[in-house]
Amino acid sequence: MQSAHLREHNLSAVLGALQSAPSPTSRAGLAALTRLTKPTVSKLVEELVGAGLVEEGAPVSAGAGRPMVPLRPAAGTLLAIGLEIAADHVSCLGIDLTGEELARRTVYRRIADGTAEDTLALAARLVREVRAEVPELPVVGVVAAVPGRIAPDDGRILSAPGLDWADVPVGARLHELLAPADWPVGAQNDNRLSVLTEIDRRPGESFLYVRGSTGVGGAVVLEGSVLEGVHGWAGEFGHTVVVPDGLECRCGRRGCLEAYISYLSLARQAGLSEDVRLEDLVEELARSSSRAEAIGVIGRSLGLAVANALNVLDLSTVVLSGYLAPIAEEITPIVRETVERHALAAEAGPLAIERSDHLADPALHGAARAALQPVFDHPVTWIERTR
Amino acid sequence: MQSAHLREHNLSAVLGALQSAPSPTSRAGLAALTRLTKPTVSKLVEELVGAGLVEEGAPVSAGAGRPMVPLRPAAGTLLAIGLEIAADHVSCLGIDLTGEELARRTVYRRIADGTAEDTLALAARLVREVRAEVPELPVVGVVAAVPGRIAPDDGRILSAPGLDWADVPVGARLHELLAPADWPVGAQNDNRLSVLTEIDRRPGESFLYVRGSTGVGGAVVLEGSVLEGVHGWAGEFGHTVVVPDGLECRCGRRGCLEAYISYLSLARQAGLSEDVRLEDLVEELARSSSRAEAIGVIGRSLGLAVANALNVLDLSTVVLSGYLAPIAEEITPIVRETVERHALAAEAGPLAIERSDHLADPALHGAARAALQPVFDHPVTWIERTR
DNA sequence: TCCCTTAGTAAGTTTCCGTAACTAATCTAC
DNA sequence: GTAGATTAGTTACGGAAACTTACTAAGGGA
Repeated sequence: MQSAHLREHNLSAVLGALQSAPSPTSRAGLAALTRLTKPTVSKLVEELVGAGLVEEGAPVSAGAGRPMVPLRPAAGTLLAIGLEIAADHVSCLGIDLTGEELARRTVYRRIADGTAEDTLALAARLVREVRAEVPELPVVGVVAAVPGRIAPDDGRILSAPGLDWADVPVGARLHELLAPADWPVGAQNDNRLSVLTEIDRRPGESFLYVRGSTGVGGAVVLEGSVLEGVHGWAGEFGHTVVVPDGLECRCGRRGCLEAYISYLSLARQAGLSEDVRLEDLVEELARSSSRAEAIGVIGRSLGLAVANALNVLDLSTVVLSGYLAPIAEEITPIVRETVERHALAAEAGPLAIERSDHLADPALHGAARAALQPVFDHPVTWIERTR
Repeated sequence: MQSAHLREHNLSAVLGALQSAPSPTSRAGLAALTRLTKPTVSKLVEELVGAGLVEEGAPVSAGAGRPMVPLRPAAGTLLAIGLEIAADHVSCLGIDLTGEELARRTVYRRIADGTAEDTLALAARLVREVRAEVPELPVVGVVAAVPGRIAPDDGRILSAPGLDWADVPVGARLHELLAPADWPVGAQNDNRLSVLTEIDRRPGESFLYVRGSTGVGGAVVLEGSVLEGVHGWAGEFGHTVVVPDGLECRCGRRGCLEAYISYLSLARQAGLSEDVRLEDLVEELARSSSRAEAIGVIGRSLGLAVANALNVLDLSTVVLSGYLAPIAEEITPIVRETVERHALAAEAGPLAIERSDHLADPALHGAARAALQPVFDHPVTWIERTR
């Protein structure tokens, strides 16, 4: 490491500690968290405050001693923009360093009915509108959440069946549409972005994240960071085989988890249209005579896929999200029973199957959060830019 | 990071680059690899040479310009000791910084027939004998490879069915038996150590490593480092479920991969004793009328487990090792067909199924290699010790 | 033989962090 | 109410590491 990088590294460490700390923290607290000395932290904080990335609060007394000056990421100094392109809507969200929502736009529309170009033009319009609400703030970047497989390096969508898209260079095209603005624009899988909101709530933990939406996806989180994989879709285990040569899946294979427990499959099992609202679907499943059976299928399929994933990854926590969260209480006993029957990890200690707190639009928030990440990773860039 | 750690970091980077570089490298080459400047690398190398960790060769001319001074890890300056405790033997290997073998001892014995204490006493004796062959060298440490599940923090064996051991504190007990020597002693799963020899041959790559021995184990390698998992047994997918409620496995569950393709299961399928030698087993499988069937079962079971692991981990390379290596050519077509039928990664590009070069005793070499690791991670410790 | 190229070194400078000692501000005990 | 304890934060200084610039060393090719 070059010595110039040491400063960046430590600035990033201080800012990161500040963000992931549960409550406002003093310089002294940051020194303890980062294992740097107080004078060093003071200098780093001074720089961050000067650049407007950190702000001080009014001194707070906590028992004996001089009161601490609480520090927190500064509100309203930067704009990070998240996009969500889902099957039936496009949303855009602008947040600042604190994660506070600054502006939001949503347009409901069946995306598969239009062309990708139309949708990207709409998305670009929403981005410009959000940006126009806080025109004075510098923009960190734009990240789009898309339900499909994406090449992480260039933000090109390889396939997004729910949108009927294939081979769309979302990142590059959005960048063009947003010209003359020259913001970094990226695209990532919606499940992998959703997990970011969960990570914020479980800093440093390791867990398997399972999100049910039209399909079934997820992510692997190891000590607070998302596993990438060589193509950038590690953790996407909707296509884990749970029944060799079983039901046909929309991916063309047979016996995938998704063929059994995706939202679409469930709707089909309940005899409802694919556009059914979740509440109606759950209600219908609850009313129908096949409810117990459907819940059983979900629980056992999911349990088997999760057990195998836990075995390979050696994790002991699972977080259920998306449409799986509201039905978590019903399926958890069956999932738990199946996982404990199959998973080696069950021998080593208790297995946690938890429900994601049901935050609205986790993918959208995760996208904005991802757009913010460069500030935490490379604060020097933003310190120089504010000069 | 504290500034004092910067030097350690860079020393480690230089030494690591030197080790993983394919051929002897000059100071200038190291500067390019580590992105440090030439004067900085010169100073770091001077320190490493002074401590005897690196040695210079005779200048070599390569085209125009001043000839480079080739550098390489120094031979014969340190002793790292690896142990392998297998079902039928105990081996001990001493290597130096270059990986060169300095001494070796092996004793054949059915470990399950004796007590763990007896075996550990034998292991300690072999360690002392190996050490006695090169008494002048400082010992880095001892790492034991054990076929079982191990708590990585304290080297306690939770269970090793092949040895008939359970809850044996191998690391701590070996340390006691080796007193008054106060070397760091650790223990790790044999599969996870075997993969280290494969990593040395594929620096920086990501792959799934599958090793067939009495059981079936493996490891996940991401960009050159082994995935740990929360209990330290990530990648041990012998107990991936390939047939729900299928054959009973020795772990007590049903349908595990291991129940279908482990060495023991194969011997049983061929109607042979569990002690059969691999050559005989393969020959018998080849001769028997059930050969095609057995190969088919192995290929399909392994293929399914591998496909699911690849889906979750998003890898596109599999390395077959252990007893799977010699039969790799036979099973690869079936494994490939099965994996490509089930794995999402197959869509993204070619899927590599490769055979581990059949090095003898990979676990033993891996153990010695692991014992050496602290020198590469914390060279400062060893520089100070040679003063 | 001269020039070009590449390896490696030397001297001086900058940057960053740590140490030690200090000031600041509050609480507590008498 | 005041002294002392306690914790937060700053100042001044020193040292260590790495960078920049400029150099020497040593060989190849026209």
